[in-house]
Amino acid sequence: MMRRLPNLTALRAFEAAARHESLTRAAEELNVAHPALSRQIRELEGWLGCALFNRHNRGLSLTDAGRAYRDAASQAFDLIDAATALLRPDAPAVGEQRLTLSVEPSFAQRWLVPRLGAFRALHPGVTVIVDATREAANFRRGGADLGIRYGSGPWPGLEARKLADVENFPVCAPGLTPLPGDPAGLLEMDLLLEETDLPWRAWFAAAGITLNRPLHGTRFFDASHAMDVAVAGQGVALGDTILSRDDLAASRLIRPFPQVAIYQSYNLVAPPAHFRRPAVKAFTEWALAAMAAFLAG
Amino acid sequence: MMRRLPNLTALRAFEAAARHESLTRAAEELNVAHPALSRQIRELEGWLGCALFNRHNRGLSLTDAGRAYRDAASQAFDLIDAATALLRPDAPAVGEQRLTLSVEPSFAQRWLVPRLGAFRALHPGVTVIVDATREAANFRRGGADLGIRYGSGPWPGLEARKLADVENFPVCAPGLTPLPGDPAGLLEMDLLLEETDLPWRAWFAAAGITLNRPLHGTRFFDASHAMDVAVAGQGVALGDTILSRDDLAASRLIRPFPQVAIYQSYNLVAPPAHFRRPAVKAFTEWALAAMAAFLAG
DNA sequence: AGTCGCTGTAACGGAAAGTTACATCAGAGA
DNA sequence: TCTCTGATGTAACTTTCCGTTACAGCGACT
Repeated sequence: MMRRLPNLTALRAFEAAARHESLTRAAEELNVAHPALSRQIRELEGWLGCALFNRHNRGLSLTDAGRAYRDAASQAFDLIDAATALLRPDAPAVGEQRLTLSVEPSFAQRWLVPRLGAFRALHPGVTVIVDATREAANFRRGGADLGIRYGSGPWPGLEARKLADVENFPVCAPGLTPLPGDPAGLLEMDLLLEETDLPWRAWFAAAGITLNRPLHGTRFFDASHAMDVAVAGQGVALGDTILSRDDLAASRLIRPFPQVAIYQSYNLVAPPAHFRRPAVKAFTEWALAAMAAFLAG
Repeated sequence: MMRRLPNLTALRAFEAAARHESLTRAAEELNVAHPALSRQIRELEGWLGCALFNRHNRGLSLTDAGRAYRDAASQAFDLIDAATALLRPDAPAVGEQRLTLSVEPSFAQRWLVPRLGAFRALHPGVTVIVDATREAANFRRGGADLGIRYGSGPWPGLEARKLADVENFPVCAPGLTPLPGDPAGLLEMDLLLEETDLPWRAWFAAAGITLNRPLHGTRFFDASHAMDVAVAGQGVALGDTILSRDDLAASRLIRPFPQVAIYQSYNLVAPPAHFRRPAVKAFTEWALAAMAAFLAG
């Protein structure tokens, strides 16, 4: 039985593109970038010696040959799909995979980790690894799949999807004495700094205060620790809408100068290709929804 | 439409192996080496999570799951094959390809080229390029697909398929004067040498004559030229069963010492993988048949 | 007109498939 | 029983090809 079959990867690309009559949507379905499909299909047409699509500058349409070929291909793939489903009926939508997240420790501890259970329930096949070391994530093979970064970018070479806009502002325990009277008064108090004092300096700038000396205070490697210390009444930390939310709601912290804040955002960042990985796709979708729920609730 | 399809290359490997219940024969059909299939199938089984074959040390047999899967896959590929045949109905068995042959000039001129027309008629899609330079063939990409070599090997790293056994013996024009009386008499005559005198030395050794001096004579870069000169009555050349056959049959040449000959063979040689290329396969098959017909006729 | 959305092209990098060489094993046959 | 044959499995290397990014081009819709 001598068969003359086309390149089957190309055929699959064609079938998806034909079904959607769109390279972009087919690429989405197959989790690849569209030029991959563009070339596969061009080579398939070359091999067959006839055009399968009419190209319009916005979208594709099938030729008669293409329609016939798609029908056969779809049927064939349906057969394979069905037979495959019989042999591995219980395969989850996102299969056995690892998902390595590179997250700042504070965000990991205060927002992400408490909610990871929900994600894992949704996608039991995915093993989540939270890398909360402070080293910049390495997104190469063997490194992180996805990062969550605070700031406003840009992150060169990486695609960023905004997870949440946040305000950044001072927080302290309600019983802190003395309570700072105005932003300038903070300069006289114990400030709880992170690894750098840049966030605080940015906030002072927003408050209209020019600093001509380094800031004093205690430094923490983890913004979350700084806030714990603030809750304990040991000083003023820089919190944000997300990290401080529970403490503010429970009145363990207050926001002494609600009118002054700087604006940043949390972002999901990774090389563009990573966002096409099923596990990353699933996580991104879940995280955006979970964050929306969190902000709304 | 979200499908869960296996690796289609692996599926094709599996389907062929299942149809033949043999890796070896499937590899033959698909023009690949068997370990490629072995691994593809193993990975397919791993992905599916169930065995498709029972391995016996001599041959394979399908499991129940394998049988069901093969049925679906065969049907699917039949569909694709049929649809493909409709779009390119006239594709020759061996498509538009080049076939570069590295051949010794004498064999090319006296045997191969006169018969190439028959091959090209059989496989019109194949463009044959005869490289009759005397440089050793380079079988890397861009070099020769297949070589025809005289000798007895081995050719390290190359696979050899014997095209014909030949005898190697002196030939001269029937009217040559004086005709050599015995092998030793040749030493007094004009010998027509090839690039080296090694073949003649080998023949003298077979005749029981030890040479303690270099051979004298005219050297040709092409054994075929030496034989042309022999036909013209200008000396004795070393011929062989194939190269000299027509001249012997037409009595343009005679074989003065029919009892003494050395034995060599013409071989098709190439890296093993080349023999799986459709054009090489087709040529090999044709050449063996053509040679058998030549030797018989 | 300008922007947006989609497809095409090119060059590069890396994963996946194939290759060779060798090991292994069982059965056939002397 | 021992070798020989014919099959598959394993391992390391190489090459192909597939996908990626970055960018261009072209209509259609504001």
